[in-house]
Amino acid sequence: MSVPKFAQIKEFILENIQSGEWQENDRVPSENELTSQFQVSRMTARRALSELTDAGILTRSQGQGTFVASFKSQSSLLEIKNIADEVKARNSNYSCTILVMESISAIAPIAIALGVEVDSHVYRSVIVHNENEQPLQVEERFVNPALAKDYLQQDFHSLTPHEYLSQNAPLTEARHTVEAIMPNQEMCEWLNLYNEEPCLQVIRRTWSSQGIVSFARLVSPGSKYRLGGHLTFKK
Amino acid sequence: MSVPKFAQIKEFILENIQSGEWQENDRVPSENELTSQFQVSRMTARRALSELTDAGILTRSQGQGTFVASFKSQSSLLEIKNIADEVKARNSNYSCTILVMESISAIAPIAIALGVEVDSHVYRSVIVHNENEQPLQVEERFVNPALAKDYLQQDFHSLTPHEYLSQNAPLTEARHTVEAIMPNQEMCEWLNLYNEEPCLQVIRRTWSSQGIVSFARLVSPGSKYRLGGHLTFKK
DNA sequence: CAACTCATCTTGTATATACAAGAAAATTAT
DNA sequence: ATAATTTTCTTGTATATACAAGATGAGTTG
Repeated sequence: MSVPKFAQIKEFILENIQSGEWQENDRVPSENELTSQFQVSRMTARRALSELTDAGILTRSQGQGTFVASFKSQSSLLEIKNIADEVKARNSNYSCTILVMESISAIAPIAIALGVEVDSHVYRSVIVHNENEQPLQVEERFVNPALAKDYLQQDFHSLTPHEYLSQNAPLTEARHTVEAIMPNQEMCEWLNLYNEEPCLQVIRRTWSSQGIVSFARLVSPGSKYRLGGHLTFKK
Repeated sequence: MSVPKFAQIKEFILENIQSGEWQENDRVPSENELTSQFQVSRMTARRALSELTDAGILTRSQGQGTFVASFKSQSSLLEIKNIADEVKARNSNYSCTILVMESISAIAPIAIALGVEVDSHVYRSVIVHNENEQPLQVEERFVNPALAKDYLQQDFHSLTPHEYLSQNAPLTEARHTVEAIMPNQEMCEWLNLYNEEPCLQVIRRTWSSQGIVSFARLVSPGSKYRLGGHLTFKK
């Protein structure tokens, strides 16, 4: 047996999720439905669903069924995701200022990071995220236009770029680096920094099944922002 | 049935690991052994082992058996762990300089972070980790003496503090914060920084089942060190 | 109409069984 | 003694079966 049956069923489910066919909170086939679709025993179908549930990709509820998990519950480092939620969770006022929305010609490093040809057009946005009207983070983002045609037409006051992108091209992979930098003058203005101070910079590249979606640079003043991580061994 | 059998077996295994009874890479009972010990079917014993394996706590190998996983393979952010390995993986020369090894009286913030009484004695060490004889990271660590009596007698040239501690009091939980700071003068000297530059500071607190083990502060120059993270959705 | 009961669909737990395949030790043959 | 074979122990895959328990809607009863 080259590839086990339970693994085939897992792949089938993952493909449907990654293609966007099954969205967040959608119901996936029940154990009995998979049993007849794939001509396997219930225990085999169950194994596929259980393992994807343990991996955080599905959620199950006795009596109701099995559903595609929401991406929020994904993983530790990706908590660096939605700064709007983070601010609201602190009972602070969230707002954002959109500084740049444009289509530019990709110079070499950006083209390479996005996996497109040099001098081809890519989208660029610069957004300042505020907590109680004070700048907290600058988000500079370069987007592969092939995977998000309407990017420049979005209103990012109501929906963050990350939310928009993950709805249009379900992401399958993300890579981060975190470093400490000294902001340049432009960045100081954006962040309203009168005295120079070190900043935390997160670079994030995200992939979908069709390729690299976007490349973001998130810069926050060291005095106002820190990253948290938490690990438990047990359970 | 209040608590399922497979869950009881999982607890049994976890307790043995957390107590230090079963160390890294030790063998755990086979499916058949658990079957007779707990009077369950092989499938139930198997479920306990499989789920702990999926959780990264055990590793299994067909024909050989099931073993306690090494903590290296634990999780994404904990990769911030062993800087010695990181340097060696880059084919660079690793060395370290031990600056301080002492027993001090805990001032309030340190006592609170360690969960001990103010003015009680705690251990403190300061170590500089070098890559090719250049300072890469300063590790300042405060240790709860109740959980690591021989801490000051160790030779940390051969064994890192983290390795020593996790052998003596198996860790069950870790919490990190990452931030960007400007180093003070003492830190600049330790890191050999002539010009001020922003640094990445990681604060890590680690727990064992008996309480807070230690509290570490890891500082690296922004120009020489960055943190990496990687997330995959698939599989 | 409202409340209750019941049938049905869902996931959850547990067992007994069968065969496959990798690894290592014991046995046998050279 | 060494090499090849066999046995045994391990995990891996797959099925059929049984009963428990949560959720939901249909039908019955008051």
